[in-house]
Amino acid sequence: MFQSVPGNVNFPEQELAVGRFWKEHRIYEKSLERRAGAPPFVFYEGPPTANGMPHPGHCLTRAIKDLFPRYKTMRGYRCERKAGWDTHGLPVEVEVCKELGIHSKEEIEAYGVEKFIQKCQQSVWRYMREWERITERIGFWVDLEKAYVTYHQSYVESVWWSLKNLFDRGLLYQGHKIVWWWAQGGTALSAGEVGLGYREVADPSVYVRFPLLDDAGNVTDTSLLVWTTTPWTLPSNQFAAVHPDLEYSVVADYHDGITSKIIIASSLVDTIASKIKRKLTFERNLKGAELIGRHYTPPFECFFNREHFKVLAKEGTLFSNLGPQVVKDPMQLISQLDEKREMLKKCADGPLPPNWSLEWQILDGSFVDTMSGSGIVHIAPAFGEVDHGVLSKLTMNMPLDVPIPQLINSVGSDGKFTDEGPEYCRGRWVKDCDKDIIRDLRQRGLLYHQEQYVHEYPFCWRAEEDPLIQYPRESWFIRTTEFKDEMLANNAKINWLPEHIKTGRFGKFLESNVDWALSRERFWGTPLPIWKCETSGKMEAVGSYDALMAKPGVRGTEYWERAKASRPELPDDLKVHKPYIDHIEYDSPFATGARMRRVPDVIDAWYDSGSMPLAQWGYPRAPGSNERFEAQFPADFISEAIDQTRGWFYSLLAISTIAFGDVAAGGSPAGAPTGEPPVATVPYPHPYRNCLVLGLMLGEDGNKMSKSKRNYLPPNEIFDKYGADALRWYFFANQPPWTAIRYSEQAIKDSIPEFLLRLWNCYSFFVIYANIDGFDPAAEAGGRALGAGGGELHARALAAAKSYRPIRERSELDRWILSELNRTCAAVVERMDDYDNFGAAQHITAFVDALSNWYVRRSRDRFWAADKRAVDKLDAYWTLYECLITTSKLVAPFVPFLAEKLWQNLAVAGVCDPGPSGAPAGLTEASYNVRESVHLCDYPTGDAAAIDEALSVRMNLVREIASLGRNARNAANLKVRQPLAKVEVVLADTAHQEWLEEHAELIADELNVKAVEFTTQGEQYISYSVVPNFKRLGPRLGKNMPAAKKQLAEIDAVKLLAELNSAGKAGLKLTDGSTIELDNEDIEVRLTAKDGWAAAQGAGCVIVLATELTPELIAEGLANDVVRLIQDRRKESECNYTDRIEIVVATSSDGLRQAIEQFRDHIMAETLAVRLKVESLASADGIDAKVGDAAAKLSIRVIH
RNA sequence: GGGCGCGUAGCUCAGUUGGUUAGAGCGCAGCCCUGAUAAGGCUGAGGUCCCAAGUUCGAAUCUUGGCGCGCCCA
Repeated sequence: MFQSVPGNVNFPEQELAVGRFWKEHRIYEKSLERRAGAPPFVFYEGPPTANGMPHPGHCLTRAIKDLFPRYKTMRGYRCERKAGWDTHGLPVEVEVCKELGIHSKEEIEAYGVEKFIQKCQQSVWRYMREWERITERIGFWVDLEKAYVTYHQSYVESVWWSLKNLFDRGLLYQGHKIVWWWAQGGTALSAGEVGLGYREVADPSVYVRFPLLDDAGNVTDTSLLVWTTTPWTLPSNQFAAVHPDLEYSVVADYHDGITSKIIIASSLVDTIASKIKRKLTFERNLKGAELIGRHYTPPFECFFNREHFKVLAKEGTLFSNLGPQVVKDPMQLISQLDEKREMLKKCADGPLPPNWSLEWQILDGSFVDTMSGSGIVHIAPAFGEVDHGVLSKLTMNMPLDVPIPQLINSVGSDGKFTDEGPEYCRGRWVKDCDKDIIRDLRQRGLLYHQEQYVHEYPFCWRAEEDPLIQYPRESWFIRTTEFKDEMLANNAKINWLPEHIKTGRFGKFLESNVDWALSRERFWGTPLPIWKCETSGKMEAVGSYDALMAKPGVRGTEYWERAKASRPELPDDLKVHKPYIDHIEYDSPFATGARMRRVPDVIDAWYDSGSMPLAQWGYPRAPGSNERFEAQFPADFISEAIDQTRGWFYSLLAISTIAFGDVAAGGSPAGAPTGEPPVATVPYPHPYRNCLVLGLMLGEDGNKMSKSKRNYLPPNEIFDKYGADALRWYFFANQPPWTAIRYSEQAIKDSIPEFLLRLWNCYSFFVIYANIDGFDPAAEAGGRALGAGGGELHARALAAAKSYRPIRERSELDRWILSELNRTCAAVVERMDDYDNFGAAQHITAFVDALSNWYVRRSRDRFWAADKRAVDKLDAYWTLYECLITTSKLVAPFVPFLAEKLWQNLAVAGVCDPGPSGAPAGLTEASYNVRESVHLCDYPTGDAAAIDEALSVRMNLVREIASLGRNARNAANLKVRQPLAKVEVVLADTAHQEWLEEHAELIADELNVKAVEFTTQGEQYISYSVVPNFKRLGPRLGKNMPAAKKQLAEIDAVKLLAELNSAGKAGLKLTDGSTIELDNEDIEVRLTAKDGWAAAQGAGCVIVLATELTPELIAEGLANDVVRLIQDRRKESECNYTDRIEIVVATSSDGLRQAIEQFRDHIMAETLAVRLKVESLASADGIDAKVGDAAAKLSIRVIH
């Protein structure tokens, strides 16, 4: 017995019960245990930052992350799913600051770093419960209890281990990073924060002359014209840049009696001439490349010394490593520089230019454009990322032991000019100095033109009046650029979905790789494990807390011990964090008596998450971590949204590539730092093989999801209203996962009737009638084990039942739906193996539609047959049962709750529960043995032997004929209840005619007609035309195609078809005289219904209705109406399906009276009536009804 | 400004190596069917497949150039 199915199903409520069932019965754990020895399918969880409430976009990620592991598990893999949480970083600090009502770093320090990071640690858990709840509610099976957490000591130590590896290999270095700097607050702002503060402002826009120098270091009469909107950066000018391929012009400008020459981009000559309202006389053109390497005089001499420059020029050693010290002792410097130049010559490609120097020369700037300005760009590397990139590029190939050119910077971190700035600027806020700088330049004749420039400029989002400036900060970098090619090689082997990510967004990002700025001058993060000698400045990295404790003369642990003693509840993990770790120092191995102290920085939280392949296991120190790491590396599958290209996707790839390299290519994996265990090595790709990149999810209005705009429904409300399966199906079945998805409450709602309910209705139908008829799979098996073969209830196991007949013996409809079922399974597996959930879902949808709207509908009579043991009836039960059982497995990864509900009733209750009357005789324990949960089953892959492609095509044709028939009825205004004498089906060809004739009854029944005739000779109703099969003939005919098309349209189609049908081929003479031979496949016949017939036409056939109605047919139509009305009454009276009734029809219409008498038996049988009385209208009670044109009253009474 | 992606019905989106009648769902209108049905079926209205040029016998599909939108980066 199956549990009866409630009339109105409540999916959300049902899902909660299923969730409880999973938990109580440890189904997830069992699904892993079942695959204990199976090949692994490795999944990595990209750790969410639980720093706010999850929204539907997060649900999408979590749903996809669940779908494929569930699928792979059912396919026989062991897929462990370890949860993870990203806990460090600025977002957490900001959250805590909000709570404390503070903002700047100084305020945090004033509050106390110790208290602050304790708060950060607590804050991380604030939303965790919500995230865990949603994870469970959406059915994302992941091990939350063993989640990795990035602030845990074992995690931090793994990260340290990998950083020490980098440090020992010389891959960590200190340099400058240009950041958006809030000078007043003394802190850098993240990109997100900067984005918040853009405002339109008018800045000064100045064109400044940079006079060119000749080879002797003398000023010439020609100047570069350079444009900038930040005059305050001019004192720190270090270079100028031109585009090598751009054309530049030397133009003469006559003004105030003086002729000067300037160089600007040729295309901007007119623009600039109009700005200054003077004529510029063209002198000559030159390519940007010709300018590169030439020197100029910078606008300020804060760092520049003209005399010294001349000395260098005279010596032929115009090469400088200029900082402020240059002017102090030129001779000493020159000798040093000579040495350096020799070294540089060795490492540079080709000979150096004769006057090669570093500062104040023109450099190659491929970023230069002529959209604005002059085509020549002022470069102040201290105050711009692009500018700084120019300097980096210049020094990139210099040997490590040559001091790289100093960054020229006359501004302090407080945003005020230092003593290195122009005298009148010193100690003043830079932006306030713009006017004075411009005045100075004008006085010295260097200002060429000045105007206002309106543009977007960022301000501090917390202090609206404070403009941000780009400013260099000391930072630690990873030399990722050295691994660019390796990363690209690794990337090339990754299977990206969609594919364009590989060479598109991600590939392009890798190609423009810059060294990873690792450090952050913040508080809550993994501390950079580098200790520095207070005397020598030499440094070393420490790989673990124990290693730190083992250092000679270690001191400072008492800070942690004291904190722990006063607050025992503090997690021990905090001891590897600031400020405790900062107090730990030890004896320097580099200088006697000196101490080693930690550098103050923490690291980028992306490095944390990118280290998860090793750090989630505490590799390499935690016991067993080596084995675990090796067994779970690399990942077969990861999936996140596209915003992770520069985030997690990159950090994983970069760390893995640098640490492990490519063994297969004989590459150079890291090798372990001394004393460490060996690192695991595998060929590319790693650490992930397949990466499914999800599109961003937008709100209902097409904008970004925003809590305040309320353009989405919070997940909890979605679950309560529609359920998790509805949301999941909406995600999986509506679009490929990588398209940007517009959140739509209606679409979520729609997945219920469109899919969930449709499947539910099939299931509900089956259970209702199976219970009525006592169809009980276990009893049918008569004591034999249905659970054979593992309790999967697949066809082989069901065959143990006596009444289960081989498929080939069943009716065509049964064979057809089973063929569709198996076809669907095969197609779904193929799609899912390609990570194409959308394609898979489409196949499933089509199958459920076929099951509901054709199989069940066409089979209803069989289920209602009076003889409960009729072979055909039992066939129908077994067929539908098998379809539903298999479908529940098929949909299990997609809609796990609904699938489980189906399985629990159809398989577990249906087979295992002996029912109220106890177990059928002879039933053994073994026969109860079915899988406890659908998620413990194997995924159905489709049985090729059950697939009948030809049947599929033919049944589709029948469905089309039925559809066209209804169409024709609709057009002729003849409702289906009115029987018709005949339809004629005119076919385009005879291919399926014979088969269709055998199924005329099905069509007759579906269309409610007495006869169906098939013909290909339908000239009476049809006009024929012939069109070429372009796909076939195109390659053969080429240019003759249009002529052939025209020819075919003009010839006698009937004659051609006759010829083709008799001879199998026909000749077609083309206009150019040549003849081509056509066969049946080369042409396509088009049928058009002629006017005046009740007809409908499809691609390959036309349906023509006989519309004449005889009195007999009309009477049957009336009888059908009566049946329908009585059925309605039964439903309204809430009769049970098996109730017998008594009917009274009252009418004064003779026609209706006669019709009822004529079809009395039919009416009574259809409505389960034991008595049918016909009375005169006057005396009767009952419901008023209209049958045909006749008025009637109708009443029914249940007989008990 | 650069990179990537997208542009198909009122809305949300499919559209398979290019093949000549471009589809689905929702919504709207009408009809039908219904003892599994908060279902289902049929029909209708609704399309310059963003624009232009090119390649081709043939372009929603390929190429180039525009335009618009989104994301990322500047």
